[in-house]
This record gives sequence, structure tokens and C-alpha cells, in this order.
Amino acid sequence: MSVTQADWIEKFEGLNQLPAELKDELVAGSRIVEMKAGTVVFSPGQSADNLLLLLQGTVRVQQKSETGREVFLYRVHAGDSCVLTTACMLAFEDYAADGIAETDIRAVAIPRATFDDLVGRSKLFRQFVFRAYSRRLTDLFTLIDDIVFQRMDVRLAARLLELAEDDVVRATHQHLANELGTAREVISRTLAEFQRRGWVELARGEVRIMGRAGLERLARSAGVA
Amino acid sequence: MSVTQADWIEKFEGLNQLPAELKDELVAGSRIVEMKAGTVVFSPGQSADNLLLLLQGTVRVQQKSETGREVFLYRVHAGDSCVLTTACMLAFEDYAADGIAETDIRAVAIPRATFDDLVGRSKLFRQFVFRAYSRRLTDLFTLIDDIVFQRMDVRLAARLLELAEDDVVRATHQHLANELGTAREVISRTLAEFQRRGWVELARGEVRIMGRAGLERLARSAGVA
DNA sequence: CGTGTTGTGTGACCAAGTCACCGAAGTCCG
DNA sequence: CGGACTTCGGTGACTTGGTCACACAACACG
Repeated sequence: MSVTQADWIEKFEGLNQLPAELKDELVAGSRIVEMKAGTVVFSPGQSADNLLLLLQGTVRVQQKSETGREVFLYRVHAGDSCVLTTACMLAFEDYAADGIAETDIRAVAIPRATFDDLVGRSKLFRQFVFRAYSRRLTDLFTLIDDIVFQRMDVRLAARLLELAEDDVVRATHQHLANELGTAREVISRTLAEFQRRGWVELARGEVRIMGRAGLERLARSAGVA
Repeated sequence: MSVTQADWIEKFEGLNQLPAELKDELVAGSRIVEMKAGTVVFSPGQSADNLLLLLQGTVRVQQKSETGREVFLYRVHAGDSCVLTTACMLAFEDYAADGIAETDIRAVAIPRATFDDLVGRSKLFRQFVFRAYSRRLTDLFTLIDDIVFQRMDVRLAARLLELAEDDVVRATHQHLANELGTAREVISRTLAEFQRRGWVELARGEVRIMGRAGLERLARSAGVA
């Protein structure tokens, strides 16, 4: 098992340059966890005792609004910035968002003690943590920017391209609406318009992309003055 | 001078409990800076070499959108969370927002080296930094929530109450529009409505609050189901 | 006292969110 | 198979918010 254990650390740019001694400590002090799709990975009120690094799957981070609706905040993919509960770890005060596994996931759980120790001892590890953190912040900035200034059709086009696998997006209109923080009807109407233009074909629970070109042109028409 | 220098550290809950030795190092390794109202405190592309702790005044943090307009992100007050450029310090990649002094300000500048050293050595200092950071995050979450779900009149009412000094808000409609990420016309219309209800009186460049009660009731009607 | 400049008011129009409701497509049984 | 139920998508009427164009009032300054 120690082979697979030692393995994951190399996947994280920023961690793979740690001195061997710290790598060992990190590997020894953490364990690998698996969760089913749909699991609530973390939620407000539940203090996070572990920092999670996502190895496989995706986690959706959202906030339940006071009005009961949800706001999609960001999505954590395996491999990219990956630090999931940094915020959660650091949040001594309540963390307002919760995270839900969208797929089955595998992650490395680093206990708070190990985490804190490493932050204290390694400049590289600090950089890793801080960088992930600041990426989250910039993501939120651009999200706000999008929400405030971007037209829905543009945002939807972009999101469809992001979510597509083999030019197919498996999601109900309601799901898409949640992702973009809007109403189902708006999505339905916009998709209908896309269909009218021949860019997509619609079926229950899925959107087939027929003309990437059109969607891409619209999506890129973002900040064009 | 060392008296006033040593003084500021006590103002920050979280720092004032540091062991004397580290306090000395922090004081020795930092300096106090002053800036005029209107100064750009930090901006994208300009790597922040100092962590700033705000002692006096307020700084407005905003993002210039690609479309040229501005989004107000948050405001840093002296005394409260205070960590201004944490994000900036940590942002090895580009920090997308910029900060502008709204008033004349005084701040403590902690060079990156000192900062990093302290983060490495003191658990308390780490907590201080992380807590400030997570507060920023939660602020952004609630901001997003507001933008997506809250009506403009509610948000405007709340903001007026926040900004009022002696029941007077000195700001043009354009300023208020920027704060809330909306258009001037919307503010004008909403204020006109408030005036019709006898809650405010309008004059060029200022809003006088005549009936706090009404505004407060509206502002609190937030997440009421 | 004219002449810009800046702040505010207004109407027309479009984009987006809300509400109410319907029908179509799946699901689950007996 | 057929009916009952649930989920998903479509649609029209209406409200709120954002955009555009333009008029005018308040101030600033020579």
C-alpha cells in the first residue's frame, strides 16, 4: 500500500518538490478516503478536521441562501487546484458554504495537526496552500464579475462547452439553472433559442451540442467592447 | 517613536496575544505608512511586497471588469478584520482586484520576508492570518448571495443605513450604483421611491435619512420567507 | 453673468426573474 | 398492458432591473 500512498503526492505540483523527509511525514500523517456521489463532503457548522486533496472525481461547492435556494460557487476538480477544504480548515469561524460530491470521489485527508505542522515547517507547503487559496479568491472575483456583467446566454453557452463530454451535456434544465444561479425557465428559453439556431439539440435530461462554433463564438463575445 | 510603534499591535485581537519576543520582531520588521485619500493601495499586476494592516481610514476593494465597469467587492475598515493585502501577498498568481483608499489612511506594512517568517514560527500568527482570510471568503459568499437573490431596494436601504453618518449619506447616485454593482438610473428611481414614502430627502450629492424605521424594516425583510 | 461640467429625472425599451399552469416523458407498480 | 404518479420541459403574463437617449438643474469658474 505504501506505493500507492507515496504516489499521490507527485500529482500535486507544488507538493512534489517537497524534501523527501516532509513528503514522508505528509504521507504518514494522512490517509486516503473514498466517498459516494452525493455525499456531503463538508457543510457549515461541521468543523473540518481534515484538509482534503481531491484525487478523483469532482466536488461542487455551493451556498444555501437564506431564501432556501442554492448558489453555485465553484467546482473542485481532481488534479487542478485541488485544495478543497482549505477554507474549511482555516475557518475557525463558520464556513458558510457546503460541498457535495458530484461523482464518487477519492481524496487525501490531512489531519489538522499534520497540516499545521507542515505549514509551520515548510515554505513550499505554505506556498502550495496559499496559492490554492488565492486561486479560490480570484475564482470568486471572476464569478461575481460574470454574474453582474455577463448576459445569461453567453454564460450558458460557456458552461455548456465546459460541461460537455463528447458534445453531450447530461443535466436537467434545473441543474443548469442552479449552476448559473438563475431560474429554470430562463435556461429553457435560452436553450430553445440555441436550438432554433441549430447549435444544440434537446432531449429530456440532456443537451447535444451540434455546432460548437456558434456556441464558442457567443461565449467568446464576452468582454468584446 | 518605539512607543507608538509598539502600540498598534495591541489593537489587533489575535496579535496582542503573541509572545513578547515575536511582537518585538513584528514591530521591528515593519513600518507605518500613510497614504492620501484616492491612492491606489494595490492593483493587479503589481506584486504586493507587503502585508498591510489598516490602522486608520477605509479602503475600497473592487475589480475592474473587462467591460470597463467596476464591481465593488468589499470594504476594509480600520480595526475590524484589517488584513488588507493578505490575498495580495499570497497571490503568486495575479490578484485580480485593486484597492483604493477612500480616506487618508495609516497602515502597518509588513514585508513579505517578515510575514513569511512569522507564519512559519507562530501558530497564533497563522490563526490570525487564516481567520482574516476566511472572513474575506465568507464576505464574498454573502455578497454573491445578495447579488443573486436580494432585491435592489432592500440592498440599497441596507447600504444607506451602513453609510450614514448622522443620518446623512454623502454620495452621488453614481457612487451608490457602483457600490451595489447596478446602474445610476436604478438608484435614482429607488431613491425617488424612498423619498415618496418619506424615508429620505434628496439633495445633490447627499441623501438625508428621515425615517430610519422604514428603511430598517425594508432592509430586514431580507430572507423572510 | 455666461459657459462648461457634473449630478439628477424621465420615458422607452430589452433582458431576466417570477408565477401559474399545462402537457409530455419517464417510473412504478398491479 | 394500463393507469397513477413523478419529474422535466414549454409557455404566457407580469415585475424588476439594466440600457439608451436626452433634458434640465445645480454648481464651478473665469
